[in-house]
Amino acid sequence: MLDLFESLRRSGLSEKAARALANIPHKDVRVDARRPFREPGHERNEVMFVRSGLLAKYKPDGSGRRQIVALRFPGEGILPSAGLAPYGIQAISTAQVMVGNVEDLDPLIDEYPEVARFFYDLAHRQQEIGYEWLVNTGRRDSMSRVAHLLCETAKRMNVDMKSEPMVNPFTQQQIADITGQTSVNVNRVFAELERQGVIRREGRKVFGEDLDELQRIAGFHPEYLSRFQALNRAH
Amino acid sequence: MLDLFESLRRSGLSEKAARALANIPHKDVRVDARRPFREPGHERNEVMFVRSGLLAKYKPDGSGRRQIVALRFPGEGILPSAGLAPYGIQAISTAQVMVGNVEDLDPLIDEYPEVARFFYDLAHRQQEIGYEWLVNTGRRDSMSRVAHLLCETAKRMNVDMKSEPMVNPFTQQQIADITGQTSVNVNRVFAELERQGVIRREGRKVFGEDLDELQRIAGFHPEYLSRFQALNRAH
DNA sequence: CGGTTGTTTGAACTGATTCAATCTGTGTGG
DNA sequence: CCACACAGATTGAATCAGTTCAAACAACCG
Repeated sequence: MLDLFESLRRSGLSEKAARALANIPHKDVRVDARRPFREPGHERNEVMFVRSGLLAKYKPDGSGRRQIVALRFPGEGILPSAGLAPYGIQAISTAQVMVGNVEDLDPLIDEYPEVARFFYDLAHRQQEIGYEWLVNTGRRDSMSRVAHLLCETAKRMNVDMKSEPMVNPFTQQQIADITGQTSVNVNRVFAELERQGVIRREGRKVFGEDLDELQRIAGFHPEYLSRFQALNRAH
Repeated sequence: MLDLFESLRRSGLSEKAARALANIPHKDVRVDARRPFREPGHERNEVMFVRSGLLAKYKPDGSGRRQIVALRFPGEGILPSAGLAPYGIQAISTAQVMVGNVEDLDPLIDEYPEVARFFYDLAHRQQEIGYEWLVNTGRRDSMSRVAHLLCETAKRMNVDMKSEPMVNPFTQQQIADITGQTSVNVNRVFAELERQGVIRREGRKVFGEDLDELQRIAGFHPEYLSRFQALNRAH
């Protein structure tokens, strides 16, 4: 389980601010996998930080299908804002989430203005990831999309696939919902990546047999993830 | 040409803060259409506000193609952040842009904390648009994507297509770069929309002949644009 | 064991791409 | 005013990547 205080410290907050934010009045909520947590249209009056597991923001497309538009790994947060959120939130894998309230956050920001800056930077980091996802869904073919998601996920989970396999947290349907495909095709892409000797699978474990090739297929350039790299290593 | 002070006032800043921000030391830069303005990898140490015309953020996909990941209409800005931007900036149509510097912005924020909040809200608005674009490229078919871009563009330009045609600011290639298609197909989609009597074209002018149908095809639900609606009406 | 969720495979189909050619509108210089 | 250049729009034909539908298979769990 992630130590939020440690995580905040590592991403640059001062000790006092980090402690204040980590100790803000909050609930520790368990969100079961595939269980809806917040519906589209919910009030954005909460601060959330993921302590373990994996959260996804999703939007329905009107005709029954859905698109996952963002992920939150341990150490990452969902920040408050005005009005209603057009997206829903659910867990990819069972998650422990710290949930605080804007009313408690605002005075904290008044006391520690650096927290405002911290949130602003977090928003920008998430924005960069969103841009990369747009390139993924808009311009890359099926293989590249899946490969890219694997590369990004390994990085954001701080798994070094050179030395250890990555436990893939997604079902193929979820990968389809992220990369804008069908689960059938995701399955075929996985089979093809394995056939080419780029990855090897054992259940949910994914071994990077040829990481350079995986990144080449993906067109993966991790610069867009550069900030806050130390963010999310659980202890 | 947009009055930045007026625009900032309308989006909720106090008179003093709006005036300070509008009068920050800056250059007024003219960016010609299709001329690159900032290359991928540029320093993100500038505040920009579009006063007229249209800017685009784009990312190359590694294999020669590119994806436009965000647009900035008059009244909208490109905000500073740490490090290098993985995206480039260029004009869709010739733009007048106010360009200020972070060094001048930081003391201003210290004096007017509401500006920090304002920037944070702007970032969230842009994030919502990015999410909707992900649904567009990830889940909607070719017709819906183009229809959705038309609906969003009309709204963000404050054009009421019920009463007046919208001057389409994009080339078909640019629409392709936004919606993740080829220009050939965008052309066919336009022809089909026109054949169905949903729109009518005269040069760059687009008439909404059946707006309800256009929005239905698009799956367009403008809630994600709700904040700052008065932002970008030039005077 | 039965139920549920997720993965895998096949066959037919289709929406969009690719490549190439042609057409149109606009601006420029002579 | 015309000739030319150039960017963008349009059209056709062939191809293909990914979808759809359907069924079977595997893994997990109370």
